[in-house]
Amino acid sequence: MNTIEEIYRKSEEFQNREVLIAGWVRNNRDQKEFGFIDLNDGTCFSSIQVVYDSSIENFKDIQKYRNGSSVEVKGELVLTPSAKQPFEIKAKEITLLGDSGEDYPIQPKRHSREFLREKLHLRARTNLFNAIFRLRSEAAYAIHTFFHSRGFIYVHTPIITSNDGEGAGELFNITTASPNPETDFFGKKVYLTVTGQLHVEAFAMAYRNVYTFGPTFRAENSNTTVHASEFWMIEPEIAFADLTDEMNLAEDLLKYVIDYVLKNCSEEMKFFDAFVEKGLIDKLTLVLNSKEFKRITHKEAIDLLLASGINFENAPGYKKDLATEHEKYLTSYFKSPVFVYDWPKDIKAFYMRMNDDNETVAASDLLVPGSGEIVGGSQREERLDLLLKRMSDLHMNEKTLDWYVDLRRYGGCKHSGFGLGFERLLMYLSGVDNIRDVEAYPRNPNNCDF
RNA sequence: GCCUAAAUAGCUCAGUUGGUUAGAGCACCUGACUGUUAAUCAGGGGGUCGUAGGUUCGAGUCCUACUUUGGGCGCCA
Repeated sequence: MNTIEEIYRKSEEFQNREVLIAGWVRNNRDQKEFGFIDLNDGTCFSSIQVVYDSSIENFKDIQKYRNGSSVEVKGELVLTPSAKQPFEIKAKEITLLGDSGEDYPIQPKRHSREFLREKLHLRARTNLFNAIFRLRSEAAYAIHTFFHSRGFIYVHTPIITSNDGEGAGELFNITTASPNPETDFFGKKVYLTVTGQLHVEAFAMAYRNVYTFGPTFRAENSNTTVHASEFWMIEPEIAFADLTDEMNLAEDLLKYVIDYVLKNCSEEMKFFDAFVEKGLIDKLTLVLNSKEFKRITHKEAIDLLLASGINFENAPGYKKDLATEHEKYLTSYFKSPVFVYDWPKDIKAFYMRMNDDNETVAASDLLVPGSGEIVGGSQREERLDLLLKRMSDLHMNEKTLDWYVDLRRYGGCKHSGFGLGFERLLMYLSGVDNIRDVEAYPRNPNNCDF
């Protein structure tokens, strides 16, 4: 059996030779004595055109093969230089493997994303979603390749955890429905993880450079195009490294992934560029070739917003977080990804390293046009006394995180890391503007179908 | 969670000031067609107009509630 991918890749070798392929009918245009099937086997974005004529004994049946049916085709690959497509298969035999009913919902036309969200099991058969989920796979591979090439260790941090969040968001409880935690499965309250960071920090203190890449769960009642209840996150942690090293790493990673998908998903990227976001490839190429992403402190960002003369709905403030409208202004002002670093301590997590001014912490957010905050990172507080003071100021339970504090007791060192939202990265890379469309089976408040 | 808009055929939509039997394109079925490219052409079937109430001689159209979906905001990645 051949694949459409190898036929495209080695079309000269296959010329005038017999091939055997199997795939799904995307379109079937029949005429009196002949007809054309667009066949896609999933091995590449492109379909291949199969020509059949009345010399085939089951010609009358083939004419009625509907969209979505699976078929096997034996035939000869012939070049068609004067036609729209470079080559086609002149069929000798076409066998129906699996019929598709009259009510197959995917038609050879545009469908709304909303409609396709109700057909999660079928939408990968459309051009758009076929492109998205191949991009997703390739981008994941690129991320692993990037870290592996730099000697990072891939750590599988737990999905079930007793860490109660440390402020990263609302948690999903895990229970076997026992009335009280002590008699429940784990003998205590446990949750689905909201981050692998604390766990992976421990491994950074053994392997130096490590990362996690796995699912994450937030029980927040967020209803936006950039939030999901289940999403994937990449969290590297690097020892003997400060905030600048952390920003450099995030920038290198983003550029590596852009370069990889432009080279290895070129058909998909061209499709996104043509039908999803005009100018996408130029936008990414510009970022790829930029010398260094813009880096400004939180204070400088606020200065810029105040000087913009724009009457923001949320007034910018030196002690306040950036609102979505502020992020949009900053990314469109610089027309590129922007790091905002040195944030007011009160709006950031307890583990972030206090700067000498005692007002800000060594944290950085990477903002990108379209997807907003795509990376959140920081240098971690490695000084035992300062970490303990911060935890007690925030009335945190030291006991449950004693193991985390231990990392400062036994050979602590400066270290940094970040979290990259995988889906937000995919949105940025594809131009797709809803997180529900870059996850195979998206989960949101009141939505866990399939 | 807050704000806002929408829901009419399998899909995408039109439907006038409240007035006869609710339309179109695509999909599906039947047929035509010697190279199609979301093929084209002719014909056919397919609708309790999201649900429940209400106003009215009369409601797809107006009112109320609910449900679902889209978008914006907040929380974050």
